[in-house]
Amino acid sequence: MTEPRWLDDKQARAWRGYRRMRALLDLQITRDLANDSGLSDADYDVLSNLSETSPHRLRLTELAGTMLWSKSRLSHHLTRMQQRGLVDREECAGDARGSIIVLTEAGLRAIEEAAPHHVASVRRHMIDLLTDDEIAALDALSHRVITRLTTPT
Amino acid sequence: MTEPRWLDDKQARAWRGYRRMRALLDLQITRDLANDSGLSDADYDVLSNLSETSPHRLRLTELAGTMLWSKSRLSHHLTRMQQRGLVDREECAGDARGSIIVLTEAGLRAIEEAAPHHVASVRRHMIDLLTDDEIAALDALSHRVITRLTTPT
DNA sequence: GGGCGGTTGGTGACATGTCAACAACGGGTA
DNA sequence: TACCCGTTGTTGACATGTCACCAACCGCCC
Repeated sequence: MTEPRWLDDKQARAWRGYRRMRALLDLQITRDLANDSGLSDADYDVLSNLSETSPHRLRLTELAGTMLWSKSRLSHHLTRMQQRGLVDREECAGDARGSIIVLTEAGLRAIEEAAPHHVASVRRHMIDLLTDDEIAALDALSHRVITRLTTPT
Repeated sequence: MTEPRWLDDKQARAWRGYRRMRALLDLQITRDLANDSGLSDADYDVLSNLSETSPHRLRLTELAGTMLWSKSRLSHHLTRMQQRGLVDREECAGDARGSIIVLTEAGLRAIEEAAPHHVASVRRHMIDLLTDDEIAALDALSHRVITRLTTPT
């Protein structure tokens, strides 16, 4: 390997800042979510994704793809959420392998009660601290990074 | 609770973008790190923090504080890293409870070999995709969020 | 129809993180 | 000195995530 191009001061500060913000924000939002609603980040993500679909149901593979989770991880987690009554599994008409994940009544109530607290938490710890320009910059840069990471070379 | 202040379109886009970038970036950088150096994120963080101290050693509590890890988590992880010869534990002169974490020769070699690849990975997937203004914005906003989260009300 | 490669979701073994409890110790105080 | 209270690091039980593997299934081709 040739001489590595180390980060300059500004880049290093930004990268470390990003990493630290990421860690602290995660801890705080996870804590808020647990206190306010008794849900984990993972629970919230699953419920949120399900509640945003038309008939509140999704194929496991599709849900896993959207969430960037492995099918294995999702299957394990769903088993636990199913035991708590937040989701259910249905057979898939037309594909006997398939499993359709359904948001239950209790699951819907859970996400609807959690959402306002969660938004408040996100605002308090992040969004409301940013200027309009910063929101725009964050949006632009994050989508550029996403595009790069999801576009085959 | 009064009517929640939902995020507007721009805010929601930025928030979702941030979350997705965070997830994708994590996956990719973890993958690169494993492929290039056989280290996990956690390994790299521990080694990195240790290598940046003067005599390559830190009290467990101090290291845990810096990394925002629980002492328990760190202790468990150090046990595993110690078995791989990357770190070692020394008794603390002056405080018989204390445990001092030391970077071993092998640990130092590991981080020195990993660092160039890691920087390249960080550049490729994030830093080099950003304009100077975006770097500055990311730095500013992240440190504002950090300050808010680390300043007692 | 029968076979074949790829897909789907689940499972068990294992790696990792969380949480509560604990023994051992430090440092102030009377 | 003896006590008390907080700190330190470890541990075990448990929750969660990863990985390799598998049976069942799909769609396609012959």
